Amino acid sequence: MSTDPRPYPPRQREVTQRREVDFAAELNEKQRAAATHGEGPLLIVAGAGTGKTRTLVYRVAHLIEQGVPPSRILLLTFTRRAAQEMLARAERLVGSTSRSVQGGTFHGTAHRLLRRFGPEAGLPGDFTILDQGDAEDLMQLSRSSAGVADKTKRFPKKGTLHHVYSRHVNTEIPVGAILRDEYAQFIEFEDDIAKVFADYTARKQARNLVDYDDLLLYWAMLVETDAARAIGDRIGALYDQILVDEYQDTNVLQARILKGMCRVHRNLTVVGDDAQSIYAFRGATIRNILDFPREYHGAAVVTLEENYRSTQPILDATNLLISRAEERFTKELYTRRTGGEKPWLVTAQDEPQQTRFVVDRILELHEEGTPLREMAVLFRAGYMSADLEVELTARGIPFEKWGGLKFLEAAHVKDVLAFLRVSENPRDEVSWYRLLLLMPGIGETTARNAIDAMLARTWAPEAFADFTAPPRAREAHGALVRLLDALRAEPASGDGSVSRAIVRIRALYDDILRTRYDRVEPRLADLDRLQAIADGFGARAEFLAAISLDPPASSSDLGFGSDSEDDVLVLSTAHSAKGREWDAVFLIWAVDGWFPMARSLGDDDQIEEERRLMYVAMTRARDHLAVTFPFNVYDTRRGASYSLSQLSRFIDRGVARAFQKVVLETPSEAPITPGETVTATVDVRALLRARFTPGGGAT
DNA sequence: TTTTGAAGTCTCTCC
DNA sequence: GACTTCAAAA
Repeated sequence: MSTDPRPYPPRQREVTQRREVDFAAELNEKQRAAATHGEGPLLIVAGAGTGKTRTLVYRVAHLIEQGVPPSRILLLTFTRRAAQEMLARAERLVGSTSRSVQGGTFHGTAHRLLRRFGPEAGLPGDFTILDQGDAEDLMQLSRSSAGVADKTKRFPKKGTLHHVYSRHVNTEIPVGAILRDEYAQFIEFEDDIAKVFADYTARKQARNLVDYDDLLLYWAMLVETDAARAIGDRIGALYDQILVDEYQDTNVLQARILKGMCRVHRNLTVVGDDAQSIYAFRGATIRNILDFPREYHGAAVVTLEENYRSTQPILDATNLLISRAEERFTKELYTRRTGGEKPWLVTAQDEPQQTRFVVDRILELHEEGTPLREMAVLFRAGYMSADLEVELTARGIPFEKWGGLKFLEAAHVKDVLAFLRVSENPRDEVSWYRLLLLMPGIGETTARNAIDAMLARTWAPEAFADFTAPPRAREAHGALVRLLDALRAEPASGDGSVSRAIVRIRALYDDILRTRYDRVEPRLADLDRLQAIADGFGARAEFLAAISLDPPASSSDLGFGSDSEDDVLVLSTAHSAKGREWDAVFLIWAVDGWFPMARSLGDDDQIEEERRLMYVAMTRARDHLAVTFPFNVYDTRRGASYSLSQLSRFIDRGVARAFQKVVLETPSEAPITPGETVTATVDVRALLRARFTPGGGAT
């Protein structure tokens, strides 16, 4: 794929030859029907592990064989990594010609199209992309300038405002209705909130800023409004075939985009599984996939039900789990992989014991020949793996973590990026504000004044240098002017230019970091990593866009330390595990209130989404699945005490019957005191053999 | 006006 | 535990 600086798996440089693809021999009947479908809309309903990716890959191969130029095929996936993998597999089928297939996420594709067609539609081509944190910061500016935040009453915070705004854009639900549903306490502020949103929108336009939602919104407008019809037709004419993966996780805006993209032809293939819809919190709606046959008349529908991934006992458990779901397409997955043992349901006494069990069992499987990279530990939220990470580090087991907080979201990394961003877009108010506040002697007022002064001069490059800073800010102002001048003198593209710019920034910034933050060393290391990433990019604008649209999800994505050949264990949130599979999967913290999370308990739809999420997590397993839950939870939030926990409500008596019970009865050693390194290793393996109760009944 | 420290709040999932 | 808000000191 042409857009990617760091492919996964490693790019094959040599030109590969096409071979004759034998669709009949390599696919089952349903898969073949889907892969070789002719013209017109196609819906593939594909249960977990039914060869969805395989089918899509073969469909791409088929289209190319049929003479569709690869560059006129658009493959939209949920992550860039997914697109890369599929295209790498397609290449093995039809040769290197498939490299020119266009692939990526909706947002990434929107970005590409907007850079190219935006200027004709009134959007300057050099816009800056706001990530979620930036968007919230800008919302904060709108919030304070609109003068609506009454001191006496609680007005929604920037994060809440942004959530409501984003939800409105992605779902097209009126703001008032969103407030009623989710934030009844803020209904009285509806008018003021509308004012803030108006300011936010105007501010983005005036500052040449584009948030994630705008990427989709502008794309939709380009392909469907009358004024842009000429451009819309040209964009639509770019592709002959459009394929969309994970369709159950698209929202109405994305459905509109696809509709517009298919104006000239109706060659749209969508693949999804309603049972795996887990992004409603982001505006995704299951209606897209359910209504597809009505929306696209004459659409062919193919359902894939034969599971090739998991053993029958694992499938029995997951089928039971999802059978409790409220609303779903009924499909019963089956497999010919009849062997294998029942999945384990492991009760640990407390978190340390859960951790030790997982690590010991992983080592045991490893000794038996399962590579670390064929195993994964999954959990509901990023922070839940903290204890496990400490233990893995102490035992010298290599791992990489997917999902959760990414280092690009860390304050100090965003600080450095702010300098680059004002160099790229002098109107980037969010970044100006951020970096001005960093400087000693400059606070909110001075920052505001400086920005207003630049605004009055229509953001002329010298405007900041001409700004008269108050005495206590003179020194900081002077240093900043010199740095920005130096950055401006540096070319914005060319080998190593971005990295050199970061070196300059750090000459000023590292000292600021040392005084402002604690735990300085790991933060400086993060900046080294940032520099290493920047080395892979030739142009500043390209670098800034790439890290907003496709932030590295793991240390291996950063291109150092480990490469993809390394044998490393994967720790992942359930969300980030979507679309992946492993020989052995451990799902930890199956505690009610943790999975499902307590927050979702008040809302039936949210509970259902949590259930599907657990389904996604468990269906990642091929041969071994262990679900663990600690019985006593040490709660630091409320008075630091132990409290009893309950098994996740999703594993009711019936579901539990599909598991074999393992109860770890030996209490863990004395509670771990802060600062103490965890090195203790209990022989859980011996314990397991002793305690093991095959085929046990309900809890 | 800025900085700093303390009390208070909210705790997620991701492009 | 990290971030926001608020109050007091510099």
